[in-house]
Amino acid sequence: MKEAKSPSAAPCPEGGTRVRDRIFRTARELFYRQGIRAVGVDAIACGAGTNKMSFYRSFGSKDELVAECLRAQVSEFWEHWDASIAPHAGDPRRQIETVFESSMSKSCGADACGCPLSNAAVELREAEHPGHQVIREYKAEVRRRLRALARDAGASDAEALGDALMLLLEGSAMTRLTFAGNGGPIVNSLGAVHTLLDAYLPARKAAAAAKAAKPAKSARLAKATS
Amino acid sequence: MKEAKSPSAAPCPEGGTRVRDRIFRTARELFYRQGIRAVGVDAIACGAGTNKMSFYRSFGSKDELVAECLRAQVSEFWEHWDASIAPHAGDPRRQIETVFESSMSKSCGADACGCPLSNAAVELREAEHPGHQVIREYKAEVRRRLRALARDAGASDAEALGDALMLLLEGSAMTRLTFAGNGGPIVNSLGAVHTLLDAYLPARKAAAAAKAAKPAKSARLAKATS
DNA sequence: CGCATACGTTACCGACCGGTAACAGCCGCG
DNA sequence: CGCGGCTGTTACCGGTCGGTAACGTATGCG
Repeated sequence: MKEAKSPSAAPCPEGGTRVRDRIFRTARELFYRQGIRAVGVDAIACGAGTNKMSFYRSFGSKDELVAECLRAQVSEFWEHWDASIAPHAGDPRRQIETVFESSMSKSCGADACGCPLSNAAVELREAEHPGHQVIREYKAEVRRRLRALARDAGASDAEALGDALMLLLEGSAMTRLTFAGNGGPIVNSLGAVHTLLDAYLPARKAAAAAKAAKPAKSARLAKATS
Repeated sequence: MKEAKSPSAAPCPEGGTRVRDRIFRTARELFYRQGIRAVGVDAIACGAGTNKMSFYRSFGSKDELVAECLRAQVSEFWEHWDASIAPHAGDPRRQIETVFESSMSKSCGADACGCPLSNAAVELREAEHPGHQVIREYKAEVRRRLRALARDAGASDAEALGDALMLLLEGSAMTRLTFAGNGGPIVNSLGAVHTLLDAYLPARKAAAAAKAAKPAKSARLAKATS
């Protein structure tokens, strides 16, 4: 609830030897790895090297902690999003590819467990949960940004392309939970993105002037897995 | 565990006034609507009009019930899958479209909550859960069948097309949970399927377009490739 | 020094969890 | 009739859940 402000105005550095920060990091990790409902506050406090009482001195309730973890995840994602598209300003197609690779590397990496926001959407079905709105707003913004990128890239149907990209993104994160390692359908998700881009975007790219479907996979995949 | 066979050889009709069947139906509904971990055996028994003791007379444990619900869901899905592609034998492209529409209508309909198997994959993270293997096998089979259909349709890269279709399918089910009603990205998922099919399949769409009055969206590729 | 912040510790609460024991009634069927 | 399945009912178990009270202590700072 209340923000614990140090009286000496210590600006709360990122390292965070403070109990609250340790609890926060531990909670995010446990929620992500084992699921939100599967982790109790006792396990969080114990994992953070403290006890339940210190937990409730820093957070009003478990639901509030969950919502705050989700908000932190959203901020982190947007940071990575902005950082990934910044070097390719003026090249929307490259931005789409980059943002897709960036998102995939976060949610579909070797030790990843999918998208923490999507997973939370499955676990938190009650509409009144404080984390529910965080998830909805985040997903709506993802959709909005993908559509905007598709429009900037000159897509023949920006809404359709943006939505298709979002479906691929969500599907990649989801299949990551079921298929072990990197052997699942995500090995072909970047190829699908390129195919969609080739289909919806004007063929202004001289390098990709070849046929849309066939040769795209092997070349792009080699680049992606490197 | 053991199949309760009526001594009078009543063949256990589908209606199921039996307690076990009522519990089973109630459990599937509650698990799907509210999530597996969010529903206790008390709520299931009470929702089925009975009590917890009768629950444990029919099912060994909650985890076993969960696994059995997932198995029933898998069987039901394959039934619909087979029934949906049967009328279009010999037209693999139409089969892909139909199976996609069928799956979407089950998991992304007005009152749907996504794919129950995918949702269970998020909720049941422990690998030793009896339902875990059911989910993995089902998803692996979905992938295998989609790739087979892509190969039958003569895709230039059957694995890539099949995987891309699967990602769209999973993404559609997942976004259904976050975006209310039919306003989410799933409105464009069928369009994405058609775009992918047009990109990966040989251009034999003249005959299909003439016969199928269904999609008005497959004309988009003409604009994209021109 | 005294005071406040931050944290650890122990014990506790009511509620619910999954799961069980014991008993009583109903009903079909020999 | 009596027997055996199926069901309803009540009570109970140990454990865990989210959450709280009370007390002790270390540190920092005026």
